[in-house]
Amino acid sequence: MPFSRYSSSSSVPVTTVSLAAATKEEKEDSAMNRLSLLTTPSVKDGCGSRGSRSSSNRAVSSSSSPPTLQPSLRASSLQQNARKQRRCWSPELHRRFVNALQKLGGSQAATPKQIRELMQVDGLTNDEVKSHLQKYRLHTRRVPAASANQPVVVLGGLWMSQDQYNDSSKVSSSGSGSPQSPLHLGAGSRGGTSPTEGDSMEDDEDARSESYSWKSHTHKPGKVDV
DNA sequence: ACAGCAATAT
DNA sequence: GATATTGCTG
Repeated sequence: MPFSRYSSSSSVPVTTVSLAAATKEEKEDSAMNRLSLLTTPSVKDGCGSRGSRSSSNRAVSSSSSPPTLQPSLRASSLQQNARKQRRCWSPELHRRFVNALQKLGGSQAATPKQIRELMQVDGLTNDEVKSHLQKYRLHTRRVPAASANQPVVVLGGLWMSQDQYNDSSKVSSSGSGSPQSPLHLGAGSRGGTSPTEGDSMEDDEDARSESYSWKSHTHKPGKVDV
C-alpha cells in the first residue's frame, strides 16, 4: 500500500507519482518518494478551541479582532485520513485529566483507562491519555515539591544548608536581610509524599486559571559544579 | 488487551 | 525545546 501519510492541509502539489508498476517484482522498490519534500505547510496548530461552553472562561474578547477573520464556513468535513492531528490539550481537558488523577490519587496506579473513564470525555483515546500521563509524570517526578523542602534532609548526601550564598549584590540596601522565602506551595502531585496514606484532600476546587502550571519552566538553580 | 517507556515527529 | 504520536516491550 502506498504511503498515504503526510496529508497536511494545503493542496498537495504532488502530482501523483507516476505509477511505474512495470514489472511485478519488488513491490517496495519505490521507496524514494518525491512527495517527501514537504516543508511543513506551517500549519501552526493554534487550537482554536478556546471558547468552550460551560465552565468559567476568561475570554479576552474585544480589542484586537483578527483583521481577516470572519466566522465564515470553516471546516466541517471529517478528514477521512487518519493521521492524528496533534491533540490539543486545552486547559479544560487537562483540568479533567488532573481531576481524574486526583480521584485516583489515592491509588498509585493511575491507569490511563481509569483516567479516561473518569474524564468522561469521548473522542479521547487511551493513547492520548497515556501520552499525556507520561508527560505529566515526567514533569511531576522531576519536581515533586522541590520548594517544600527547605530543611536539608538528604541522608548520605552532603548537602550543606544553602543559606547564604556569596552575596555580591549586597550593596547598601539597608537592612533588608531576607532575600529568601520563595515559599512555593502546591507543586502538583498530591498524595504520595505524606505517610498518611488514605485519602487526603477532598475536592480542592478552584486552582485553575489558564494553562496548567506543571510546565512552569522552573529551572532549578542546582549549581553543581564539576 | 493494557500500561510504561523510548523513539520519532511536529 | 516542548509537546504529541507512534512503536516496542513487559
